[in-house]
Amino acid sequence: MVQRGRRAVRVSGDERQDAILVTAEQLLGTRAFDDISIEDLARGAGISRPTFYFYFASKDDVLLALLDRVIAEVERRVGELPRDFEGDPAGSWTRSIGMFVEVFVSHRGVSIAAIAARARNNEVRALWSRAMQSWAEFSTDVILSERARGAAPHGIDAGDLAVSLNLMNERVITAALNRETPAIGESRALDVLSTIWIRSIYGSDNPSRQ
Amino acid sequence: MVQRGRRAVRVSGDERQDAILVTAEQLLGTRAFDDISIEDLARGAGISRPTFYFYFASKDDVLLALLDRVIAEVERRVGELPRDFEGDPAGSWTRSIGMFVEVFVSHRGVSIAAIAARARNNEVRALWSRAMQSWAEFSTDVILSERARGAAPHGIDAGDLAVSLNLMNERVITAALNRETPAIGESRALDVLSTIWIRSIYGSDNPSRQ
DNA sequence: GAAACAGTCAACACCGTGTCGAACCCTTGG
DNA sequence: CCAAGGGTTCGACACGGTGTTGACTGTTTC
Repeated sequence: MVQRGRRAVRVSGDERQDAILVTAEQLLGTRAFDDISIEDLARGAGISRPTFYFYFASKDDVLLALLDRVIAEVERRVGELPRDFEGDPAGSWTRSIGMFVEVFVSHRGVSIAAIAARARNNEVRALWSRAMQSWAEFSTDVILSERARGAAPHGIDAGDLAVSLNLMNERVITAALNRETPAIGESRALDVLSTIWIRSIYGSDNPSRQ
Repeated sequence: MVQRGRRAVRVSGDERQDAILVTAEQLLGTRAFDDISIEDLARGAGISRPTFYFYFASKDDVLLALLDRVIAEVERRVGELPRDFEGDPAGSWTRSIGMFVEVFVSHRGVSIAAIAARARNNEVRALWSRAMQSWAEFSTDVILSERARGAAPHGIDAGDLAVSLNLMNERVITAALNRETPAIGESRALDVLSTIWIRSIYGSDNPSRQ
């Protein structure tokens, strides 16, 4: 969209909406969500504060849209994941977990803000909750089929195990992204998480291949 | 402190301070920290809003004081814990984890609020961080001595393992307290967590007794 | 060319936080 | 006994962020 002569060409609504999202993700790279005001987002998108409300109902709404994109990316990549749990159980789990780590690391600001926003915002909570449930379900299914083929021991409920491990990943990754103390460095996280998943699912470091 | 005649006896500063803390913990049982205003705390303690500031610098300061008590309780009970990892490894870990679950369940509101407040408040973050570090250190030491006596396999760094497991506990317990979806019910959490700890520390469900 | 529509923003109302200064006790020592 | 001084209290204010309103400006459609 080029300016012609002196006259500014009117920018379309979609571009404005996008400009707000871009500004938000960018600002989230440098400061916390709470430290970004609607004024900041509006200014970044080249509009006034009231106009912001024409595009989003609230600041949380912007975060929700960003989170939606991140989750969509994860879902897409979950679908594309090569699955060979019978032939290479350890490698398959590691690849799955690695994908999560990659996506969240590449959207660090949004991930951190969204996970923190869960506590106060119902929609963010619901969105994240739905995603977690789908990941936990995926894990549960794999654990059950590993048990069915005799590769993994029975014992605790597979669903409970899957949920706990997924929650662990969420927390360990968040701690790494936030550079908390204590935390596992981003580079070592994948290795540690995989080991815990494999040991607690198979009861051993070397799950049998088919 | 009894009232004599018509005249109200002046209440001491310590009692006021305590009244604020009591009000806060009580209100946290019914609503989220963000939904409690300083006005609410002041009213609950029978004082005006400006007077609140005489006792605490901010709302977060109140939470910090409450969290401090909870952590102190955990530390005290960690010290009182019977330790017999060589004679009964599984039972010893389960008792440790069970203690954490108990304390956090019994201070549900404070725990949830404090863990959420970490994201925005440096002092809360530092306090929690120090506590987590001390628990992770305790876990690391036990893991190392279990490895030294040949009961647990080597492999990943003991510190990383301990940190991850502690972070998992934090998250799983928080999810249970918040009644999130997905989450493990408070009653089943202990069992699931213990199993994961034991499998990932010992690589088996039945760690050898000495 | 007028009606309908998308987009924009100055001005306003509101709410919660934090501050300030003037009071109001209650001791204490002269 | 009372005056001084510290501990305590709060009305009134300033501030910053959110969300709303209503009037205005271009743009499209028939």
